[in-house]
Amino acid sequence: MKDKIIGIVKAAIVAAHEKGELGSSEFPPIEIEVPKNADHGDFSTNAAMVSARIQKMAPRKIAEAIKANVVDSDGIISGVEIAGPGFINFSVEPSAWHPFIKAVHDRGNDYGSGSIGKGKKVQVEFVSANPTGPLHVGHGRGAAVGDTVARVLSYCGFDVEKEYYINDAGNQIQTLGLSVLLRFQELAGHTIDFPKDCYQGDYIKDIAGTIKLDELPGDVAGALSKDCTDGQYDSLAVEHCSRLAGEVILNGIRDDLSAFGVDFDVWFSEKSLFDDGRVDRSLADCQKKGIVYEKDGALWFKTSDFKDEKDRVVKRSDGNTTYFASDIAYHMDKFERGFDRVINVWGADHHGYVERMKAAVEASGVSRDRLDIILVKLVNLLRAGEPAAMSTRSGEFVPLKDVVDEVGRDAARFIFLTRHYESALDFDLELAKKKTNENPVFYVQYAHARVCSVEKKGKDTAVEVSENINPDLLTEAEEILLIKKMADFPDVVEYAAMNMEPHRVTFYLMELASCFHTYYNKHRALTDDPDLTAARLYLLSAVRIVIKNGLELLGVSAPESM
RNA sequence: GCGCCUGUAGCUCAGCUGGAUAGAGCAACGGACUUCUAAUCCGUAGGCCAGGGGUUCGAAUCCCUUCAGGCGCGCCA
Repeated sequence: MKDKIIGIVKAAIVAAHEKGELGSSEFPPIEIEVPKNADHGDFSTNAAMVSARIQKMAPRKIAEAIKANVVDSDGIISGVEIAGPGFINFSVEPSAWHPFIKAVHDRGNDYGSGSIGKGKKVQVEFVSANPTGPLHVGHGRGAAVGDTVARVLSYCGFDVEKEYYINDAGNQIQTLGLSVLLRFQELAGHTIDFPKDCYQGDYIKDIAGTIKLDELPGDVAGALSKDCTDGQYDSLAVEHCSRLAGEVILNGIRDDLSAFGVDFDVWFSEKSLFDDGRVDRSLADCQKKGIVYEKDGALWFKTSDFKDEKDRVVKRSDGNTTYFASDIAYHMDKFERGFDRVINVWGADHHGYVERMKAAVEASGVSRDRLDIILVKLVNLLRAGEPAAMSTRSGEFVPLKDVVDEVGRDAARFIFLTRHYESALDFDLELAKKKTNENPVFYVQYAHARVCSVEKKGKDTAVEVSENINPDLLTEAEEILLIKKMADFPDVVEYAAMNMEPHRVTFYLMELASCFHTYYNKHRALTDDPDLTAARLYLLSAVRIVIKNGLELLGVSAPESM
């Protein structure tokens, strides 16, 4: 519809120019928008205002010329008005909206999908929490955002791969293994002064508790039982514990995410970058390019040449590479894998890392625009308006699993997506469980269930619903509004994809649900008139399809009854 | 100290690629269930878009600045 209006406007400008009413047939990019105020018609364009400079005429004069040359060959326009400083407002015949109902039905599950992605390869990397403890609510938000961005992009025709980067290298894993070893020794009766910099959570004790010496090879068992109260740790024992803990925790993370409806295509191991020499290779590559240099016995990356505030160490003077070095190799690898675009979803506390990462990417010869970094702000967990008591179990954070167990996956995901990712989110556990209008999840799901309920009842009436209904029976203002809203859906999805803003879809669904609830309360679908009933059922089925498609993008279920 | 982000109704937030009278939900107040699910709907009220400057036909939106809050500034990960 929008495209049609744009075409009409452009044709009118050309026609006006040919008649000499306009000085030029050129036009700057013309915007057509749906006015906020319904009095301003269905569509509005600022074409006259933005053309003022080129045409060297007053905007209202230009608008007059355009208006006079509007040719409406399809007969969809019911009115053209000039208003304000030079807006041209178009009103569309209500009947012109009717074909959209059929369009929804025809495309079904694909209604709203598109092809602007042109099959371009995009990678979305998200969560990527260190496998040193269970996921907490903050990770949950990142998971919901990342997963939905991936779904939306995929729906728009991008070839999307979801990836989890496992930080299984470096000394945090050593520390993890040591933590488990010490807890194990504690359980074995040794008196241990548990270090502060070890992982404090009870899950460490749980893992230590699963170790059964008699099931292990002799040398490992021996190493584990060796007393290390003197601070002498057997590397074999630590290594065993590291591997064990890493596995257990990663499996837990996998399960938590799966229960949250998030599945990854690739689980990428940082350790693998070392094992096959990719870190060394990428460093050597950087040296060849002259973008690293030595100073004070360490190796530095010239990130400051690429807008970062200072240079960064990639290899410490003790010979160990930094996390940054792994990340450079990792990102090289991503682009070598052929992704046109790489999207990283990070916690906002990593924002200081953005510039250096982009610098590194640019320094290695890849345009920085191909790396997008979404910074997701923190989650404040509340219970009935008060800060929720921190879980004792994991120490500092409330585990994602606890939240999902308590409020359900649908509510959790939906609420995580009710805000722009850049604003801090208050997540109220009590509110998430409420089954009222305060809780937006139920509001939208309820709309879906209501449609299903009407459809079910409709089946008993023996009215035949098909695309052969008479759309002209749908003349109520609320019906036209609903159709217009549904017609918006593809644009909303596309906008959400291009701007990586999944909350657009969430807000859209709340609006659509609102249009539906209003209509539902005012007009009955099941009437004495079979033709009218059929037409309304056909309309409502379309609404159901759109809600379902939208919820699917958010990873939220669309229940048929509630 | 430097950097990034945020500041919109009593509360929680949309709107920000400049457009017309700044929108929702909650809370408040008043209404609607013999009728397809009231987990809903309708109405009323509520605003110096943090403050100040600038850019222009036009600013919540762009620029500068002040204030307030969050976060980050390691040869940690």
